[in-house]
Amino acid sequence: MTQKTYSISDLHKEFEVTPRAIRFYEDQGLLAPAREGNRRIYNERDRVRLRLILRGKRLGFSLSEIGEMFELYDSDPGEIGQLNFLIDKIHERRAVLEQQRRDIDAVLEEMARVERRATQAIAELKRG
Amino acid sequence: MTQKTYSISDLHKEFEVTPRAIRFYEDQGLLAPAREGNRRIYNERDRVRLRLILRGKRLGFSLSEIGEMFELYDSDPGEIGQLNFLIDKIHERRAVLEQQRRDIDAVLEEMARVERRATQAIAELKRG
DNA sequence: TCGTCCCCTGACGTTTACGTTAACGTACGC
DNA sequence: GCGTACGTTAACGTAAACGTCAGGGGACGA
Repeated sequence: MTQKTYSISDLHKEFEVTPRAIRFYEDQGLLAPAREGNRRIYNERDRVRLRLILRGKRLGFSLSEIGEMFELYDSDPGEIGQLNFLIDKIHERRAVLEQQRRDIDAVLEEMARVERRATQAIAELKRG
Repeated sequence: MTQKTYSISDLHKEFEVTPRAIRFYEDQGLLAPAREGNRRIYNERDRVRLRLILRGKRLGFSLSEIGEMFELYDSDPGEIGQLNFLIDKIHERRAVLEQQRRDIDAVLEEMARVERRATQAIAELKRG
């Protein structure tokens, strides 16, 4: 049984995100930590959620999009309709992510070209 | 000599971005189309720029970051200092992009897992 | 000449994702 | 008992990236 808990400043330090931001995510329904008095107590699941939020943000997803994914993931997969809906959503997201990967590869290639040229130019300047 | 030009609505249709947005990018110094009277006339280079802007946006870069990249790319690489600065910037960007790729791979794997489970669940529901 | 496009320039409004400040509670060490 | 550290809510402020009018101009076919 994993009993480890975290304060808001623990997470703040670990993930380099301000307490304000963490509270904001809770406001938006993305986190729901326990309370001790009125202090927030985060458990391992909350911590994983926060990690997912930040990962989603790095990929340019909005908080509401991230929330939608959480809802899908959490939703009771009782009926086939729900499951098919989930699969559809997964396909949507996958399309976006694969586009992003193509974009990344294009930019990386371009940067490699520019870097080669710059390195050559430096070499020539040093020689000349 | 490539003489092809485009109106704002040509680009609007091709890239599925509103004229307002295109004008806004110009406001921010990311585009500088020619004018005919006061109508904007975009050439091939402008069109490529717009493509790069949208690619950058899909990767979550801000317009000012995109502008910074343009400046670097356009800047006269006269001196070694400039060139080294350029290379440093490229390394920065590359770090971000590679982090994004790791994020994408993590999310894609997770989505594949969820999809497999969902597909199995559907199969079982149909059998049961 | 009229209606219909396509285009233009302001300029104010909106959403997202927090930052910032204020005002306060609580526990701990001395 | 007092400062310090850490936490809380509430509320206003802000930067980015446009959306959305309002008002107007030039061209063109019927």
